[in-house]
Formats: sequence, C-alpha cells, structure tokens
Amino acid sequence: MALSFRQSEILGIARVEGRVEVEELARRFGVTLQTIRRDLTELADTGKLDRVHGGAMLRAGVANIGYEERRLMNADAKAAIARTCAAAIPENSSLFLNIGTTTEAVARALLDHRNLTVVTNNMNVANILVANESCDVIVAGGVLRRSDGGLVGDLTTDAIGHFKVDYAIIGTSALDADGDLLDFDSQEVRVSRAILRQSRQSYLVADASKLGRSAPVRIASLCDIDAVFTNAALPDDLTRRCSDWGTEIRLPRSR
Amino acid sequence: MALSFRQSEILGIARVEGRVEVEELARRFGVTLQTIRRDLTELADTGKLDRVHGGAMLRAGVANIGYEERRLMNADAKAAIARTCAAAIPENSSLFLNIGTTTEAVARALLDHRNLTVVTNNMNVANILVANESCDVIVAGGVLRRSDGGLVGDLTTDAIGHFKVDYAIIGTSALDADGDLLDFDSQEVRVSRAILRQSRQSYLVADASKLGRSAPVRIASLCDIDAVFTNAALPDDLTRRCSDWGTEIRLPRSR
DNA sequence: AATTTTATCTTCGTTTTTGTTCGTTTTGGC
DNA sequence: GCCAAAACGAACAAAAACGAAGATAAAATT
Repeated sequence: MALSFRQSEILGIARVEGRVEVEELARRFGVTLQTIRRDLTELADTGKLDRVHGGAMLRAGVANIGYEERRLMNADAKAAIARTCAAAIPENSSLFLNIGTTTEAVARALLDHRNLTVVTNNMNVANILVANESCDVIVAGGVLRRSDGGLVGDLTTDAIGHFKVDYAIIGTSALDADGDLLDFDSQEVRVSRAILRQSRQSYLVADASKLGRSAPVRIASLCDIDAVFTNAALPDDLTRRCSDWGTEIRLPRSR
Repeated sequence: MALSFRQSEILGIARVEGRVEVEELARRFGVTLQTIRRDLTELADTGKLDRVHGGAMLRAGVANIGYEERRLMNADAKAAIARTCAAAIPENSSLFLNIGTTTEAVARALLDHRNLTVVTNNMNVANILVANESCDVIVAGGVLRRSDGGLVGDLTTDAIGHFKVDYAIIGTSALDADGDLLDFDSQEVRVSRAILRQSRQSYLVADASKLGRSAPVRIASLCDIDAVFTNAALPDDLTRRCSDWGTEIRLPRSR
C-alpha cells in the first residue's frame, strides 16, 4: 500500500515532533477527524506509528514510561538547544551522539543535514536517523538498557575506540557548580569518556534543569569541552571559568 | 521507453517539490487529467515515482519498500515456522538471531520466553525483544543498513567473536538443491559464519520460498546445521542427505 | 496521397477516498 | 466505582479520482 500525500506528511511531522494529535492534524489539513483517524490507524497497522488516544506517536521501540516523561520534560527547551547545536554541525562531517533525550533531540534536528556519518550507542538516535537517507549510521554495540535505549558495556567502549570523528555531542545527567559533568552509571560514563577521547571537537548539550544537580560519577569537566549548548545563562562564576577555559557557551537565539 | 518532454519535466518538478498533483499538472501543461494520469502511471511503472491518489511522490526509500514487501510475503508461513522454532528453545538459554524477516518472526515468538540472553545484529529484533522484560538483549554493533535494519561490517563480526551461546538461529536468502545456504551480501555472510562458529547448536529458519533459489555467496551447508525449520517438505534427495548428515527437519504441526 | 502510428481527448463505469451519522469504548474527574 | 466528555470505529452515502475503450487529430511512414 502506498501512503497518501497526507499520510507521508503526517509521518514527517511525527518524526520531527515525536507525536501528532488528531484534532491538530484535522485542522491543519482541513479534513474531518474521522479521516485523520483512518490515516493514523493505517499508519499504525503498517507499523509506522503507535496509535494512542487522541493521536499517535513515533514507534515506541525502546521507550518506557519514566523515559517518556523525561523526554517530554522541557521538550521545547531541548528542541531549541538541539536546533542551535545542529546549526553548528557542518554537512559532510562525522560525529558521536551518546545516550540522552537531549542528544535525541539533536538527532531529530539533524534530519535535514546531508552526508553525515553518525556513530551512536543510543538505539533511539539510530532509529531516528534511519530516516535521513544521506546519513551513514553506525551503531556501537553493547548491552541494551531498557530504560532509555542506551547500549553500554565493554563492547560499546571497544567499538568507540575504532573511530575518530569530528564532533562529539554528549548529554549528561548533571552539571554541578564546579563545572563537572556527572552521571549515575559508571558504565555509561566510561562510554562517554571514550567518546570525548576519540573526537576532535566536543560539544555538551544540556538544558538548564541539569544545572546544579548532582550525580555520583564524574565524566569530565567543562574545561575539557569546546562548547556547551544550553537554554539559560550559567551562574556568573561558572561563566567566568568557562571563558578562562576557552569553553564557549551557546544559547538559542531568543524569539 | 523514452520519456516524453512533458514526463521529464514532471519528474523535474517532483524532484524539486517532492510531490506533484494531477490537477495542477493538467492545468500547467494544458492537457487533460487523463493524459497526466497516463504519464504518472508510466513514471510509476518504471519506478521513477510512487503513484498515490491525486498525484505522485518521489520514491521513498526504495529499499524500505522492498523490505516491507518481504516482511509481508509468506507472513503466515513465517509465523508458523517461528512458533515451531521458539518451542525448541528452552528458557534460561542464550542465542544469536541474525538478519532476516523470518528471524524477526522468531523474535516475536520468543516474547513469552523467560530469562533469555539474545545477541543480535538486527535492529528490528532488538526493538521487538525490548518488550520482553526478562530478556537480556545485546546488540552487536556495526554499520546500519537501511534496507532491512541489519548491522554489518567488521565491527559486527568482532563483537560476535566475544560471545559463545547455546543456539544460533539464522535466516538465509536462498537454499539451493545441494543444501547450501546462500546470501547476496558477503559482509552479511561473514557475520552469519561468525555466528555459526560461536554457537553450540545451530538452527536454520527458512520458508519454502527460499528453496531452489540461488545467491552468489555461500554461508554454509545444511550439514553444518543441527536442524532446519521450514513449512514444506524438502525435495526427496535433500531429505535423504539431511538424514545422512544428521540434520533434523522440523515442520509446523499441521492445523 | 494514402496509410500507419502516436498522442491526446471524450465518455463512462469502477474504485478509492472522504464526510456524516451513530452507537461503543476510553479517559479523567469525582 | 460512577458519570460525563472525549475519542473511537463501523457503516453508508457522496464526491473525487481512476482506468478502459473508442474517437480524433497530428505526425511519420509508405
């Protein structure tokens, strides 16, 4: 079955937004709710989307509830950060993307970039970037973690050692007052460190909610990072330190 | 067939716009709707465009469509094979699943098994088995192939070398009259061979449509396989040879 | 000039899609 | 657990798009 104009457009919207609503789509296309429902049912039947009450979502693949909540938290901020970061990535370049909902937002923002080579240990990132035909996706293998679709373990670290890319784009669980990047899982931290080691430029993407939080394992310091993409100014002393370290701070252009 | 002046212009418009509509084209070229329809039908027949109601669109991932078709072909047979195979896999065991729509069917049939450890180079298998909470999923990394969600390359072969599992469950593109398993992609074949090497028992899952077909690269022979799960009796001489080799042939119980 | 070929138009019955209505199910507050 | 509102799916009718077949006209061939 070939998809209609409208259906493939719905799919496109879902890829970008992560979700679509019946009402909104009906308004947008100027058709009845029933027609949209039929479209969504068909897309769900062929496995392209997951149907939910009131709309549909990208195929869940890996997501569970806690993950969904995290993904929707600060969704706008994350999308804005992702756009800014994607704008800093030239076409024809290679990059790492690690685990995290913000890096997934970056993957979505990269759907229009051409000729990228992306190495990732995040199943969701791979699932998103499959849609970008001109992009080579390399999955660093490992043990699949249900909670967030991350691949971790020795296998992952080993695989990453095989590459050297232009940009590392990493997320973090927490960014404390000293400018240290922190995470909860030491396995994941080993992967993140390997990623930083194997890349020429390193970018941190983190929304403001990560700021001032804490977590037990240290990934790196902001002084090891070339630029941090976030959505609100950092505290004054951290800003000062960043300028000493030569770490650029990039905020989304206000709108 | 040579494209008419108008047809190649339609193609040009489609390349730019991504889609074309019958009405609009008819107006633009000053011809009737039927003429445009004929153009679009021809362009679709030669694979240049995808026909949809009201117009046509750029062909979306050619490969992807092929995959969908493959997945739906003999879907019932594959499901039956998968059930039989899954019944032969005890709980608390470890297994490989490689690329292929039949192995994906097996993954679906394993959703109720408990305490499995599954190593796979197939993103779809991983996405399916995520739903089985009691199952450890390990993804063997590699280059992601859009056409079927397979992960291939040296990275994959290396990763598989790290494991030794109880069962290898592999699919194949073709099974010829000599009992040789064949495939089209030599990279994928390397992965399949690595899988066979690293497992204690090896099962082939292949529906009858694979029988008597051919493909350029040899994976192995049925004599290397412990059991083959299929949906129709093999030719007599192959059956005889299998019994010489000690290769069991397992058919779904009729119903 | 006559004939064939090709592309297009016209007509009409068929298929697909969409809108409408209505009974059923799900959801969320109480 | 109960109820109202929202969302849903089934069924049918209307509308749009479709393809087949024959008619027409221009171009190519003889």
